[in-house]
Amino acid sequence: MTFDAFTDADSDDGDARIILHVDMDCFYASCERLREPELRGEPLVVGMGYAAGEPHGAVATASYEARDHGIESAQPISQALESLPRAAETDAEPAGHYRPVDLDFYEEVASDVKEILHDCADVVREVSIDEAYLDVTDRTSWGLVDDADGDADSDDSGADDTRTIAEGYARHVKQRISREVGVPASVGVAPNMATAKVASDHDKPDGLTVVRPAEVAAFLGPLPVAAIHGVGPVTERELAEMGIETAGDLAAADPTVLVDRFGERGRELVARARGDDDREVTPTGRPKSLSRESAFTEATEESEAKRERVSALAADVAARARSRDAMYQTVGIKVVTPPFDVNTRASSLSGPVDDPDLVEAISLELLEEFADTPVRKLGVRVSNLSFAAGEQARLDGFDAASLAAGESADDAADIDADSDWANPAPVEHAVDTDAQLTDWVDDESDGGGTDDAPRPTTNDDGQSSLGSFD
DNA sequence: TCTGGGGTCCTAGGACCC
DNA sequence: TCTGGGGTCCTAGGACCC
Repeated sequence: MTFDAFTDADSDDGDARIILHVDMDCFYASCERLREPELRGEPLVVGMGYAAGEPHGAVATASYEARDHGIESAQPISQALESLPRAAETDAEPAGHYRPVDLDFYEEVASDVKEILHDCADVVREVSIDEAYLDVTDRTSWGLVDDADGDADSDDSGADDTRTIAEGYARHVKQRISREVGVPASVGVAPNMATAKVASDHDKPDGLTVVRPAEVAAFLGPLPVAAIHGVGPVTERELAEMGIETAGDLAAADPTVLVDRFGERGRELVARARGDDDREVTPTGRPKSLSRESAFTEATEESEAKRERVSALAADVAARARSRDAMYQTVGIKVVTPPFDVNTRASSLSGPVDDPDLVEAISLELLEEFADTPVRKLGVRVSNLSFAAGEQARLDGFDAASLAAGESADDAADIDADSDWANPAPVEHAVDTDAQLTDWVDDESDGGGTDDAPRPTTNDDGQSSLGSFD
């Protein structure tokens, strides 16, 4: 029946959406080559937490030439250097070039790319600095080139008769990125996001893979399960134990069996493997959290070193939140202890704030628990974000104690009692909705406010009732 | 393979409310 | 005093992604 689908594909394909997944190839390396063209064709490693000439850090991106020498993403730089010494330090072959990550520059390049993407589609969802989904249903068609063209393709180089108009459109997007920005991209075209994602991965770098609606099952079936978005190493191993190795196996599996093992995620995975995905491409939303983390060269027990690191991270995160007009209601830390145990602690306030000192104070407070523990990595995060439209209302004289939501947990109450940030010390706070105000003032109230259109509360009423908390 | 940094979503359990 | 069911919010951890 797939054969039949081929011949009447036109009518079948008609209603299907047309989704592009655009994935920039080894993006950081491509950016470096943009400003250092000499690096083209050379093995190139871009390292995170890496400084020129040093062995620390990890591989963020490796060019394909570097990958040929066994360099993988996430690998320690020290290890990469063993298989691929610095070109500057050796005459031997092979040798590679190493550069530290320069996110600011990559973001500039990415914004040029995004401009093109937004020009090419009505809805664009950016999923990361180098990846986006486009819904181009209204811009192109699943129709075949020859049908739509009327006259045969002018370059008669045996255009195969299943080439779609959508393919031409995707090629156009790719070429614009290449021509106008100068970096390569791989593009997948399919009737839904999940399949488009797999398609863009199918032929890298500089690839273009089109999966027509009628071909989805045949395309996905033979691929290893790990090709499905959402199947990582852990799930892959568990699936293998169940005898499920290809996407086809997964597509044929009984969803209830997978739900037993993986929860609702299991059902989702079966659907993805079947190419069953009706998620709309929605525009990129606001971030849900902002965080900063950094690793010690080696695990440290020193309390002061940890506190200093946390203070710096807290200041960083708070500054970033402010620059994005984000207020936060939850502050948390991440503490990685040897061998590699990830611990997280968080504490919530009863209303959103923009207060760097508070971020630092809470982070340090949460860190206390790990004062005597060896730590290899620390992080600070703000979440529960809300975004003030325009400038924020400042309620002068409003006090942090009334914002600290300690009531829920005993230990949080202890923090309230003996920490600086919980004690009356006038700080500036921004408040974004009436709902929050009524929540604090009157427990019985269900907060009659709506949660849309947060508006600055500069009214005297709000201030006077809040003032009573002092 | 001893492991960098920035995110998302899901789940489980406890507190608390009605 | 014990019981029930439903709902929400919060914290912590895990898996995954780039």
